[in-house]
Amino acid sequence: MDINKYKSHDRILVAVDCIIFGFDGQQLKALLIKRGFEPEIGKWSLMGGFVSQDESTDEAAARVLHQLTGMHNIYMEQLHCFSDVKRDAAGRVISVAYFALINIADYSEQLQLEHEARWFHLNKIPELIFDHKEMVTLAKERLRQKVTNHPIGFELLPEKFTLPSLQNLYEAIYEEPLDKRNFTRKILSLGILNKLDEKEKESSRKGAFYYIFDKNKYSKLHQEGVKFI
Amino acid sequence: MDINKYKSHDRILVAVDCIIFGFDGQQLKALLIKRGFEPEIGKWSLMGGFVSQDESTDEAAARVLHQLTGMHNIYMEQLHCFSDVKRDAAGRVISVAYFALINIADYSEQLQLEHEARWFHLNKIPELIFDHKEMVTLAKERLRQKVTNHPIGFELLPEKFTLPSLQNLYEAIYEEPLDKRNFTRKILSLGILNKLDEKEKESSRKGAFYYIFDKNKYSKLHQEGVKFI
DNA sequence: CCAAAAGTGTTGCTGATACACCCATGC
DNA sequence: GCATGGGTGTATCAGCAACACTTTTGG
Repeated sequence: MDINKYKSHDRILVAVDCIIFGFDGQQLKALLIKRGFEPEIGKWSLMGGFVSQDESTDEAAARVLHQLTGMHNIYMEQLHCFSDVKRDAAGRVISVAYFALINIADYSEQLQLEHEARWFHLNKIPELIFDHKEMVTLAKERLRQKVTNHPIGFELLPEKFTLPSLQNLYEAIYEEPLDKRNFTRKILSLGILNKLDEKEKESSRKGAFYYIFDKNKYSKLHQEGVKFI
Repeated sequence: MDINKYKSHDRILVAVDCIIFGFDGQQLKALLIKRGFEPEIGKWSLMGGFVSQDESTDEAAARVLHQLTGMHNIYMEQLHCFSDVKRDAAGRVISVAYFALINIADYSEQLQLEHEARWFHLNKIPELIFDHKEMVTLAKERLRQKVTNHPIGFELLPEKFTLPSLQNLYEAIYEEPLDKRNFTRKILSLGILNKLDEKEKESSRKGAFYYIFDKNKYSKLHQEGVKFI
């Protein structure tokens, strides 16, 4: 590639930072790490990394996410590019923030220890370095907005989930209670969930039926989103 | 600033590209330029420029927009960061795309000539360099989505505008006709427009009353958006 | 038998849509 | 007086919100 054409222009360090959302059945959480290098070593931070010449920011974000979680094929979406000249105290770094949705149960305790990572309830995020708090806030808003019209909530749940747990998830995202009957009716009326015969018996005597999200039924519905809640 | 901490990482050229929307009373248009430098000189392109060490991408986008239009304080919003390794044939360049909304009547013919710029109807965008077509498509979608809940349509109109012209604008953005009575009722019911005594007489015998968008009334309404259409 | 969570219908209201005629004016 | 675009009201329908009791079962 002939880079000479542009050689008179400034080159800048580009990073990615990942807001990793997880749901434990009750609460919506974000995965943070204790930063392992200077500056700001030892402070809480989003997981991030620099973008190299030979990868896109999408690729860099997937790589960073894999480093922390060992996971591949995670739902991930670009959030925003943060570029204030002074956002990073140690030098000029532009950061492209991404948010990811993972099933918290799949996340390995082992990796958590290795990286000094911890899940934080979204209302109890500690002080974060640089502009990471702003990133988390924006990600939360975006998630809330997105989940209204797109079937991405399922990314936060196990493959088999119960209607009460799905409702808990939406309540956690919206931070407000929903009516059980209205919720059930609406979500089932979309015709995108398959009911199993099996029941989940951990969280109640009676037990709640498992459901599975049916991607095919969904994609037949609408190309451009459906009102979920 | 101590940039040494990060010195082992790659530095990358970062650019901004602007999708500039305008509305001529009937049609929604985008401003494109004939690219004045290699590579791809002479081809149609979005207006863009490189981000320097001492400016944010927001600042760079505002600068670039000012270069082309001579305008300041234009509505502008970050769209997406495009970062495919091969997106620019001449080298690795990451581009942060922005879209801007301007009142087309304010745009100087003079500058148009200087930059070999032209307004194109959104359904008649010519072949563009690199991934610029993709940027335009995404911007159009984002505008459509945004305008549903936020009062940004007014940025595309003169300060004084008529209800028919406002309706034309929404029809152009949605690419579908709206019912005049329903449109009028809904938009007036928001209580954010002030009717003037004056009439616009260019486009009809009868004349249509001018209205003005009242920012104060709007901001009292809701912090977080209202359903416009 | 009791505690705890799952499951299930109806009603009223609000907002969305569909639709047609008269008005004002310049020519 | 006629052609052009501006302005206005009503009826129907669909979707949303509010609301409480019965079922199941482990202990």
